Amino acid sequence: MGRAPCCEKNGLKKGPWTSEEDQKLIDYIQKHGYGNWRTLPKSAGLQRCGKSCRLRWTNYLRPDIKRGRFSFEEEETIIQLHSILGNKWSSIASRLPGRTDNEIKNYWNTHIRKRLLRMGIDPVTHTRKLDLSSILSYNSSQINLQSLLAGMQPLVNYNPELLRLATSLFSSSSQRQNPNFNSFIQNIAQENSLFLHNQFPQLVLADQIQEAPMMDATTCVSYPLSDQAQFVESNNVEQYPSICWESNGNGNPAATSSSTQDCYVSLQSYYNYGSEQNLMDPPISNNSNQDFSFGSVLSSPSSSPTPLNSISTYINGSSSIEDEKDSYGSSNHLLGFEIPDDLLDFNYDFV
DNA sequence: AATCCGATCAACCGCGGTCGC
DNA sequence: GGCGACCGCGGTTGATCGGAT
Repeated sequence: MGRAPCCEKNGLKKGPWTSEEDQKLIDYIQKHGYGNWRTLPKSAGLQRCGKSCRLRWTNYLRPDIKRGRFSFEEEETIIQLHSILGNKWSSIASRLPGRTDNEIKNYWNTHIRKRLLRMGIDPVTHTRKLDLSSILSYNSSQINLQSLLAGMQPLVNYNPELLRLATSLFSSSSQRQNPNFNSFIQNIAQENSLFLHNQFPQLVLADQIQEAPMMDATTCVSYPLSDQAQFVESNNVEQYPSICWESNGNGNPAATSSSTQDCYVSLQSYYNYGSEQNLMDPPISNNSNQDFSFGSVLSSPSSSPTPLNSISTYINGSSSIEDEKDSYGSSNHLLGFEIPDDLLDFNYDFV
């Protein structure tokens, strides 16, 4: 014997709510509170199902709902949380007081998502759309990997975005056989043993590098928060979690807790990101056709070779979207890490 | 003025997990 | 323990609006 039916479908009104209906719902909830959505419509004198009433209340009539345009800080928070949580709109909404999951979802789909797409950023993975293997196959055996990787290592340590890149690079079967690359990964492993232990358990636990699971730029960038993940709040200032990687039990990494914002990529970097040279363009050469710039290879948003505090790099300096300018044109949101100058200027020669 | 088209967002739909009977 | 309603969530739809033609 289950519960009694929620409501009769027949005879119940659908579609837009009238102001009279709104007032009935508000009056009833103010007087009796909410809790039993099943019986509420009848008690309130509404020809609606409980589900419709709950939706109307939680998404529109609730007194603590903040209406109007999203602020820059809210938008940045959405992007940051989405990069970790994915389409967990309710979880994201819980970090944005006064905003509903429905409102955030709509805003994402109508504004942020399109903007990221215009910038060539995959709104699902938050990475530049890029086929790394095709770049590495660009005569990759001749790249001076030792120099390249030595320069990358300080960047990669403790930076999830670049760890993703590193794991993407590592997924290239040709690179797995490269001793320089293996050495690079092992060095990172010492600094990021937890992450790599879960990404490549064989790699960290074994004395020698063994076959690592194939990952590509898509699969290695999704790190769902575990249920146990906790956000830290302090003095009303939200602190977003840094990412500590733990296994979720099925071989995939799962992020957990902690504090600091260091691991996040700022909106400014997204915008600089959008101004980058097309990564599929032929490599830029300074002195010969066998050089390529480091900046043109990195796929991570946090790896922009452009000065990150430079407003002049804002979407090629020619954004046609006024609200983008309004929101970001004068903002200088720094990355949680710095790219050494010598690395930005470094050219990697083929051997 | 009429029509078209894209953007927006409130509301609905369907699914999965939870919980009461 | 099983059934089935409830609840919350994410995806999708469709009405509406404003700008362009």
